[in-house]
Amino acid sequence: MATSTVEDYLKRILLEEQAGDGPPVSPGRIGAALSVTPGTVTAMLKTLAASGLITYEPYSGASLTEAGRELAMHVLRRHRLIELFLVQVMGMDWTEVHEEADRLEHVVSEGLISRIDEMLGHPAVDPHGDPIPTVGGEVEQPELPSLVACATRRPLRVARVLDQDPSFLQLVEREGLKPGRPLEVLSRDRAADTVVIRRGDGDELSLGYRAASKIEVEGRGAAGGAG
Amino acid sequence: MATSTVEDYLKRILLEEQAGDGPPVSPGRIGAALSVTPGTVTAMLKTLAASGLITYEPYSGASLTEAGRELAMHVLRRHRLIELFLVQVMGMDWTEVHEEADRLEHVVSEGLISRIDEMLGHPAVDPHGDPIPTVGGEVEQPELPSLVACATRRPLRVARVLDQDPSFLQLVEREGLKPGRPLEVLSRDRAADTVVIRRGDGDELSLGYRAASKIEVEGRGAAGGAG
DNA sequence: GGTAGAATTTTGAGTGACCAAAAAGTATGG
DNA sequence: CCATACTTTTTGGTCACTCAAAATTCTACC
Repeated sequence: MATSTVEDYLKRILLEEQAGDGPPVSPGRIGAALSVTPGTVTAMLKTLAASGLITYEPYSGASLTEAGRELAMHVLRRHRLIELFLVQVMGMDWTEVHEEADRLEHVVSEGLISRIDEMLGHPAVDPHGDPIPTVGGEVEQPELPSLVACATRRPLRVARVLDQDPSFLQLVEREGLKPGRPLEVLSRDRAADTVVIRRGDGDELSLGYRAASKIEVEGRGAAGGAG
Repeated sequence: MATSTVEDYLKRILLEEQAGDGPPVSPGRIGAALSVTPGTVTAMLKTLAASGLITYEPYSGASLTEAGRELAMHVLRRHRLIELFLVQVMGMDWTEVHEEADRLEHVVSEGLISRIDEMLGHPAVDPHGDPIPTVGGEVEQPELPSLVACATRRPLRVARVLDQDPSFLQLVEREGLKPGRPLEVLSRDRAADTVVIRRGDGDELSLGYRAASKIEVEGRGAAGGAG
């Protein structure tokens, strides 16, 4: 059985593969995300490679093997189902659920996870709008535009928030930009580093590019979105 | 912060203090319960003593200090609340909930536990009838008689089942002896090693002393019991 | 009261995970 | 194309936890 640490590294590599420009994932990114020193990452990558969970090219980085990807997907599935469960069933604050899920994801049994999945009605996305991998270890990656890349002056809806930091999530909550909320991009000014949006209530709000790029949206036309 | 291993040792020592003849708890009992070798126990007892969580007398055993008892009580509280939660909210089988709780008890936050406690209505006992320690780390130890020590031919009710082994619990389930069920002891025969009881449905059943001693009962007169 | 057998402690060793600091490799700008 | 900065790897060491086997201590019985 994989240790919690191994699961953490694999999950991290998977997320970096998805977020960045694909594999290989550099030791630096992994170390920064997991708060461990460079030497520790190198050592761990070697043992992961020896276990056949990644391929590792020195001075380049890590790429998940099929076995590693499958394991990572299962961890990610558990994580996201747990997050949604904590919010929907336990009534916890969605801005604070991430840490709890980070610990629980390593210890909940397959049986408990499938009960949670059932109880939630086999949901497609977690409270941040992140897609939940299937039991088979597949996940849809919808390629949504962020607030800095989407069309302006079109009816949109927040689909996903790409940050787990509580203080950012609290801002999102406070400003009414949780997944599902309607909005519209009014204008952008690259030089001034601002994106101006109008929310459902008609209020206008200005965000910096850095923040705006972490909020992904989808059209609010025909297709129905996540509840 | 205490590691999972430390929490396991402390919980074990607490349970042995409660079940056996009080402190000190011998290394042998601890090692058997945790499935580790004698040398490992000795080493761990020394480090627990160095941390001020137990007092340790060589060739005698371990006794919890106030700090150790408090920590152990919190672990036990988490364990039992989680067991009840898994049965009542998640609909899991009470005979199989122990292992899951043994892992979860080390990672759930205080916040989540208090939500669970609230959701369950601040319950007094878990599915096995084991009392749940309070937030303050106190627990009532009611001193109930088992089927081998209680009065015969009196209306009784199962109050507690002192074994977490799934196969024993399945027997208990199958024979209708879960906590709360009514019964009556008809006779005992020490030589034949049998205890004959009559259940609520009128059926008679014979148990060995070993099994009978693991089922604790309370009177079924005036006082109301656990649901 | 001495001795066999059981329990406990000691000793030596290994694994997994980590860090700090030195060494080596890679990338970039002039 | 070379020096400097950055990244990565190597090296040496620590800590928590564990085991096997040898040495020690305790217990109980004769």
